[in-house]
Amino acid sequence: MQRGFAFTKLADRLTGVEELSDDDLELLTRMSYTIGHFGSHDHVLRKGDQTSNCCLLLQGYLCWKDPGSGQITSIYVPGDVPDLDLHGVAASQLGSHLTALGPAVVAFVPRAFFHDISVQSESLARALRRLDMAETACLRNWIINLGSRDSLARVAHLICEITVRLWAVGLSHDYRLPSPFTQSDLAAACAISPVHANRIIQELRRRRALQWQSRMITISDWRMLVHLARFEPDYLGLRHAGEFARPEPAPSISPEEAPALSVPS
Amino acid sequence: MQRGFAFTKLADRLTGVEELSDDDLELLTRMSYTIGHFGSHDHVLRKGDQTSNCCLLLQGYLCWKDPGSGQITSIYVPGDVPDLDLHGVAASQLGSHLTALGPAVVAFVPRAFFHDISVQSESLARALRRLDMAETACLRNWIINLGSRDSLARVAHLICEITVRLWAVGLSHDYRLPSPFTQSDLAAACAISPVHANRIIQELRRRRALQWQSRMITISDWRMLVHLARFEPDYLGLRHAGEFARPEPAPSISPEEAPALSVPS
DNA sequence: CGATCTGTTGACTGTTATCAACTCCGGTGG
DNA sequence: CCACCGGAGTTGATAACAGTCAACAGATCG
Repeated sequence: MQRGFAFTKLADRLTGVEELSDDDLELLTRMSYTIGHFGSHDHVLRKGDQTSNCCLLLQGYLCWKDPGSGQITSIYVPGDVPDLDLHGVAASQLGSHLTALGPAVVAFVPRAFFHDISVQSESLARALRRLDMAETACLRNWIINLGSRDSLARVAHLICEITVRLWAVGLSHDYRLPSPFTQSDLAAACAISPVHANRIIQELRRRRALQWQSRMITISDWRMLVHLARFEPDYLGLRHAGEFARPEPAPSISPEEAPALSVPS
Repeated sequence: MQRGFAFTKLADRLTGVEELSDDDLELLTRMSYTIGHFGSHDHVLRKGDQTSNCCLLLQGYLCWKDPGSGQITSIYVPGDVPDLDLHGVAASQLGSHLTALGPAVVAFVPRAFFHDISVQSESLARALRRLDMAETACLRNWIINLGSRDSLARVAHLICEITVRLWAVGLSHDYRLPSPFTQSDLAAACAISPVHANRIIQELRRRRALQWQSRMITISDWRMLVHLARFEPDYLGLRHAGEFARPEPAPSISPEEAPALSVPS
C-alpha cells in the first residue's frame, strides 16, 4: 500500500460532502496513523472499549453489531470513520462491537487530528460535521427501512445504499461491488433470518436485478433495484447524490474503460 | 408559565448527562427565546425547512415523522432539543416533519446561543455533545428494537424509555406518565399496525403491567415491563441511568407526596 | 346532538421465522 | 491425491406472528 493511501480515502470521502481547497487537502496529508488488518468477523473495537484513536476504514466493510441481538446498526465503506461521532468525550463507552465484514484494513488516527483540522479550516470542519449528520440520517433512514419496507425492499435498499456510497469514494466502478460478507451478515443488517435472506437474493436474481457470485455482486438492472427499494439517496448528504437515483447511475468511468459485465442467462 | 421555565427544562436535561456549575446555570439563564404552542399532529418543522432557531421542547411530546412511510424515528420529551444536531450547517435540510404528539409547548432558541455557551463553558459543551451522542445511541437502540424484538417487547421498551427520560427531567413522578398521543402514534413508532398496537396494549393490561386510560399511562408492574422489554437504559447516557432498570425505579418523590393510583380490577 | 376521531373486536390472509436436511465449496491433513 | 471437515448456501414443510378488512362502540367536540 503506497504512502498517502489513508489520506486519499479520507479526502475522497470528505470531498463527497463538501468542496475542499488545496490547502485543505494539504492539511489532510499531515495525518499520522497506524495500520491494522482484520479478518472476517474480527472485532476492531469491542463493546465497552475506551478509544483514543479514530478508525478510518481503508479497505473492506465494517459494521456496528449489537452483541445481544446480533443486529447490525450501521455499515461502513472505505473513507468512513465509524467512531468519529464520539467527539472526544472521555467517558463515552461503546455500546456495540465494531466488526469487520470480510477482510478489512483500518487506519487508526489520533482523535486530536480531527480536532486540529477542524480548527484550522472552516470547510474541513463543515465536512466533518456533514459526515456526522450523514451518519445520523443513515440511522434514521434505516429505522424507516426496518419499520416500513418488506424484506425484498430492505435488501434492495441496502445494496443501493452501499453501491452509491462506494461510488462516492471512487470504488465500484461499474455495476459491480465486492461482497466479502455472508448472506447471514446481510440478514443481520436487514433484520431477517438467514434463510429468508437467501430466498430474497434468489428472488432478486430471478427478476434479473442482480447477480451474487464469488464474493461479488453485479447489478444487472439498477433501475429495477432503485424502484424495488424506493431508494432516494438525498439522505446520504452527498453533493452529487441526485445523480445516483436517476435511471442510470452515471458510471464514474466510461464504458470503454470499464466494459459491462456479460450477464449470464 | 413563569419566566425562566425554558431555562429550567434545559438545565434539568443537561444536568442529567453532566454535572454543571453555578456559573454554567447562570449562562443558561441568559437564553432568549420565543414560545410556540402546538396542537396534536401539528408540524413544528416541515420536511425541507431551513432553520435558524433550535426547538427546545418545554411540554408534551414531539417526534420526527417520515412523510412517506409515516414511520416515527425519534420521540422527544421536555428538555430535549430535536434539531440540535444540525450544528449550524446552513445547507442542511430536514428529511422529516417534526410533529407534535398531543399538545406541545416549544421554545425557539437562536442556534447561536448553543454555540456561545459551548465556547464559554467546557462542561456545557460536553453536556451538549452528550445530548447529541445520546440521540445517536437512541437511534441505534431503536434499530435494534425494530430489528430484534417482537411487538410486545417493542411497545414495552418504548414505554420504559419514555418513562426513564421523563424521570431524568423531573417529570413522571410516580409510575404515571401522560399519554396524549394515540395508539396509532404508538404503532407508528413501533412499526406495527394500529390494530395490533391496540391488542398489545390489551395484553399488557391483561398481564397487569400497566393501565392506559384517559390519556395517562399508569405502570402497575415496572419490573415486568423492564423484563418484557429487556430494557437496559445505559444507552441513554444519563448519569443515574443505572438506577432506573433496577427492580424498583426509585421514585423521585416519596409516596406521601404522590399517592399511588388505585388500580382498577 | 350529529360528526368525527379513537379504540375495540373478529375473521381471514400473508409474510417471515423456524427446523431439518442436503449440497457445494475450499481448505486441511492423512 | 484424496478423504474429510466446516462453513456457506439452498430447499421444503410447518408454525407463529402481524397485517388487513370490516364493523361497531365510545369518547369528544363543535
